[in-house]
Amino acid sequence: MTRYAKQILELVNQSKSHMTAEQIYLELKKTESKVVQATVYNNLNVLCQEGQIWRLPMEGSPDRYDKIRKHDHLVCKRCGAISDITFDDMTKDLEEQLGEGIVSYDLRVFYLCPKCREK
Amino acid sequence: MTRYAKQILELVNQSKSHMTAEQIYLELKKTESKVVQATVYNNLNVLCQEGQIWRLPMEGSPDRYDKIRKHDHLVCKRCGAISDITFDDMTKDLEEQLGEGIVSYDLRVFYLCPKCREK
DNA sequence: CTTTGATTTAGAATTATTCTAATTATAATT
DNA sequence: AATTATAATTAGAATAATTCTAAATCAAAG
Repeated sequence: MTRYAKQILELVNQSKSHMTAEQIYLELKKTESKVVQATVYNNLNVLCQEGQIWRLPMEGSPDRYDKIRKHDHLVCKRCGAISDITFDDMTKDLEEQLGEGIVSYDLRVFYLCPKCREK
Repeated sequence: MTRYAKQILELVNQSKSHMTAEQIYLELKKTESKVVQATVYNNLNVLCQEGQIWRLPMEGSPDRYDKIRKHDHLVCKRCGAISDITFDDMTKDLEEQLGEGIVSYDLRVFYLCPKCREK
């Protein structure tokens, strides 16, 4: 586990927003002024492959990264704001229908956030 | 509803693969030789906004488009292959926790497809 | 130390997608 | 039908996110 990987993992784990690669890069740069975007992308990819963090591909905006899941996401269909929410874990139900071998799942619930609902 | 929009909607509705914009463009081009990618992107965006089709942002590959949902997706974590699967509809459960205002949801279950499991 | 292999860097390259402006088609109005 | 207005399409440039390549640096093992 390399120096940068460690810090990137920390950043993702600590943040409660859902950071983009760019945001992570900017944040990391505050302490590691020499770091470069490619390094952040490389490390994020490695961390995702290893299952240490979770990637959220988004509609029309850069991917976001999230701590390892035990929660779901509420996404505003209008402005794209994301918040965490926890529904009952579905792993068992899913396995009943599929047999073993489920790795994980991604549940996003789309709604209109309060701000957007006003309009 | 314009000429191209109609055909694009048809293509998405008929296909059981989950087509990318590029694939839709190539398919449409067979009958409409003058059509251009921007038109396909424009129309896909409009159709998505109107809720006539569904966009699936993917990890590291172009977005895919799908007929209006009444099904979920099974995604191979290794090769990315997508297949349809139907779990019980969760809308009611979700609304209980959230109140009204849910627009829709996107459930993807990650697993290792049979081919990838062999390795 | 020296060698070997992995990590990082810099910057070019690629890919998907959007934008801009000009053109064409469609619909609405005289 | 002719004219105007509105929307859709085209071509191609532009953008933005991400990946690639090659060289440079670092870290670990002998």
